[in-house]
Amino acid sequence: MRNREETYGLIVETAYKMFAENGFDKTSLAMIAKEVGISKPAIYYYFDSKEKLIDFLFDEICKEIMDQYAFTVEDLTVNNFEQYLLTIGFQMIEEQEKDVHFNKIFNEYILLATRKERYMKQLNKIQKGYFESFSMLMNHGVTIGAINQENVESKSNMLAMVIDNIGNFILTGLELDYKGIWKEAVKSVLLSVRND
Amino acid sequence: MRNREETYGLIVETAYKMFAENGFDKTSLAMIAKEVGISKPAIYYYFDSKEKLIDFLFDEICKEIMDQYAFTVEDLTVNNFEQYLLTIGFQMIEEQEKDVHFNKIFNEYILLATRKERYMKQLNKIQKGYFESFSMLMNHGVTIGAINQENVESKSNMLAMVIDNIGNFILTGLELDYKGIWKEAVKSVLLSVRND
DNA sequence: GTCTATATACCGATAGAC
DNA sequence: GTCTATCGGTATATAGAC
Repeated sequence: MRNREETYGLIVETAYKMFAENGFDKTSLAMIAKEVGISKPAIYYYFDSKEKLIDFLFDEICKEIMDQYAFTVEDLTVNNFEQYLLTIGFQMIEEQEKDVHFNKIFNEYILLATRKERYMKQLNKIQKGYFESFSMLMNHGVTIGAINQENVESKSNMLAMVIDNIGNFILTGLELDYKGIWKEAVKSVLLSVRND
Repeated sequence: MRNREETYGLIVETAYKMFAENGFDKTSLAMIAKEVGISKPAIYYYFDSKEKLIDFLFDEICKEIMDQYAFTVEDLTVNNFEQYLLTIGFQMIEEQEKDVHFNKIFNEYILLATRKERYMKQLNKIQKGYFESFSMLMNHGVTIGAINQENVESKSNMLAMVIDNIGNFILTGLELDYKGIWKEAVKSVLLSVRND
């Protein structure tokens, strides 16, 4: 027998995995209940509806993401700035290669967001935070003289888009030299010299 | 009254729109039939099953995509190479801003592909073609002296990833200076000079 | 808390008349 | 070609016993 917290946690964990694997619509509460080892109505003791369960997981995932991109700007100098950019990119790539579930379910939520305003608002907040984190990092790079200050915002956005999209292609199993791409993106930005 | 071709075309067109708007699972054949102005069984005269209809639309979309990135390499010189890169990027951005349906349904198919091998194979073929098109273009840029030949492949992949991901962010309604980002990406790649 | 049993609704798909 | 009627299956959700 399990206690309340254990069952609750197991439902959440199992729902997360199964939603990621099969999608929301193709995962019924009966399937989740069977996997957890309880009956379908037992889920309703913990969650008012399937939608509420999906909502809850969305909020959990959002929190997790926002915790993730808290870059440390201190201790960065012109000497270690490039290496730091490379390292955080490599870390993101490795995490995405390890945890396929995360990317899959997050893409499900992106599509859901296009049809549900509450999700879209939250998603946009995350996206803005993501771009702003990169922006802060790059502006710090300007301050310490690691990057040319011209079009910092666009450079920053470009880097953010590259690393974000690597996750999408990993999802489709396409095997590219992602670390090489990231390396090139970082170097292109750091060393770019404008002549116009 | 409509003839066979007209009804067929209307089913395809309506299914495309409704699948993009609501997703495959949340769009029933009854909904499509009602929108077209026929009964549900009438759809079965044209398509054996809902799955076959979804399959058909996937193939149509794949064809459309593959037609799209047939870059013309001829007539490119060191003087107009950068402008050409900018132009094709701007065109892609404008198309994605115009046709939201396309991006939405394509993302649905990407998720479907992670669960259906036939889709994934086709998707990977498209992705490879996409990256190869960029690669051809960039290698031509090297030949005419518009780009440094170092890490051309990674530079090419980077550009492809930037322009591809712009579509994803447009889908979420996030308003960024996408053309500025693309401009910066192109210039970074063209003017990058390595010092190691 | 968890169960069995069930209400209600909708789905994809088919039969068969016209 | 298109219809009405319907089948079989499954979904979410609830009632009520333990």
